[in-house]
Amino acid sequence: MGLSKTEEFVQADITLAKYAKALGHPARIAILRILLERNTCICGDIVEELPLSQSTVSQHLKELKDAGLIKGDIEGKKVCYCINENNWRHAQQLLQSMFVSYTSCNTSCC
Amino acid sequence: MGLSKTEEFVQADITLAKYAKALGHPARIAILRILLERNTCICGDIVEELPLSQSTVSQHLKELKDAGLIKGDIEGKKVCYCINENNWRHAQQLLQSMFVSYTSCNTSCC
DNA sequence: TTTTATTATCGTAATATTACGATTAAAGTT
DNA sequence: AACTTTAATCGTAATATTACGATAATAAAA
Repeated sequence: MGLSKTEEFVQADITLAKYAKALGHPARIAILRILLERNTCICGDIVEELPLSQSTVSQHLKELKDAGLIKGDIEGKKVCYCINENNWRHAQQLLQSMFVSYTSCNTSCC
Repeated sequence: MGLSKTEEFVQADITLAKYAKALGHPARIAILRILLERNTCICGDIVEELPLSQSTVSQHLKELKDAGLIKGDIEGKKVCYCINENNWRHAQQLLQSMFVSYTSCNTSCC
């Protein structure tokens, strides 16, 4: 359904899940790659690179912005997008520390 | 809606998004933490640690399994869960390489 | 064999997500 | 001022997700 119950979980897990959820769609990964590819802000031009309508891309951009992974500032007639450095590093660190905490299973049942 | 259109994106992005999506809920992060905490398989006991019903937890487990992040083998009366080592490392590598590809924005518009 | 324990699945309701076209909003351009 | 460009938002339909209780399925235990 989309009931949340997130209040029952620890904050770090909620934050990590929020970042991961934002990464959980190919279009948003593609948007991030465009932003990453050139290490500069992108003012427009994102819609043309994706097989989606302008409104849909705008919606995906909003989700990335809401999750904190990107920033978007108005720059005249266009809007200027780029990675949100602080949160990007934060997400990286949270994910990394979870992934790194894995050590091979020492039982053989799986 | 949940229209997909994933066929229009590159495979690596689709795979990465699939892993990220599975990580996109606090309950599933919590489940993974339980599996990571003890470096052994868990036969049962996962439901008791979460503030969710058995059926809901089972559903989350299924999603983690479908995404490939965990394995679950039948072990007598219980089911034995653990991290899927190969895919775990694959997800880690895909995420890591995306995050690492970021270098600070050299323009000042954002 | 009946009972018990454990997990998956079904049915379902509520909410969220994804996608689009149409419209709006805001700032340049003519 | 009227027009154009760019991006957000609205309205919407279709599908997915999340949650639960109830039921099924399976295997161990009695």
